[in-house]
Amino acid sequence: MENYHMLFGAATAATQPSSSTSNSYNFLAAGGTSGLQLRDHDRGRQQQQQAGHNHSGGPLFLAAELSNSSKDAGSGASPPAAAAGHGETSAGPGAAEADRAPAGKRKGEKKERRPRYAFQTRSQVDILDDGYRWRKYGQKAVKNNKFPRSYYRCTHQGCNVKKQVQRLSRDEAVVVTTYEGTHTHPIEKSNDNFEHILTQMQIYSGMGSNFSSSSHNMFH
DNA sequence: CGTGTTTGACCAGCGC
DNA sequence: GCGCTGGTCAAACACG
Repeated sequence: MENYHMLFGAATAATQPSSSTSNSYNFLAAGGTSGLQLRDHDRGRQQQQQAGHNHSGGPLFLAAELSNSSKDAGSGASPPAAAAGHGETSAGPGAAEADRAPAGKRKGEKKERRPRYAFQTRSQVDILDDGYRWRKYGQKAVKNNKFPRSYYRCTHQGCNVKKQVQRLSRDEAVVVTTYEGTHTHPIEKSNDNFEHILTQMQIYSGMGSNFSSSSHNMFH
């Protein structure tokens, strides 16, 4: 279960990128940590200049693996225990009400951080149709960003993959999507465009922590 | 009626 | 220790 190397485990590599005509995606590999800033650093301009090329064709994708450095993950990551606990239906007979905290938060679990992957898309819509079903469970206004961050969870039973969607205040055409966890079920509906992306994403995530070197392979 | 969204409150981690 | 911020819960609500 700790196999979080691949973001979209169920992304069947059936689609051959070669035949796909939707080559309007640009993949950029951001080196590890805060290259892709989800916080309040202004260094994101560098990437936004790339985005500023504004090829009117398609969305621009910028993939990054968020490193779990203690600081960032500490404030950014949530206690996985809560997610895991609620991943299953709460109707379980063993769900003792005495066990749950009044506020529903569970503590005492060790903090185990899952790798998270983020990529930027230049798109009009916030939600990319990646083939999975997501249920929104929260929305929060974050600092230094006039757009709220939305929290989604995969609705598939037992699949506790989460994603965050946030639009950049600096460039409101850019949407940052952060995935956390791995789907434990096949994709629900095919999406050729996105499967193309997923294929690339697997290449990224499969490399572990540094995937900036093979980015030359991406652009075709 | 089932499913998904909205929204205010709560909680934990971190910095000061 | 306190306040801030991000992440999550869950009841109410909306929609097909």
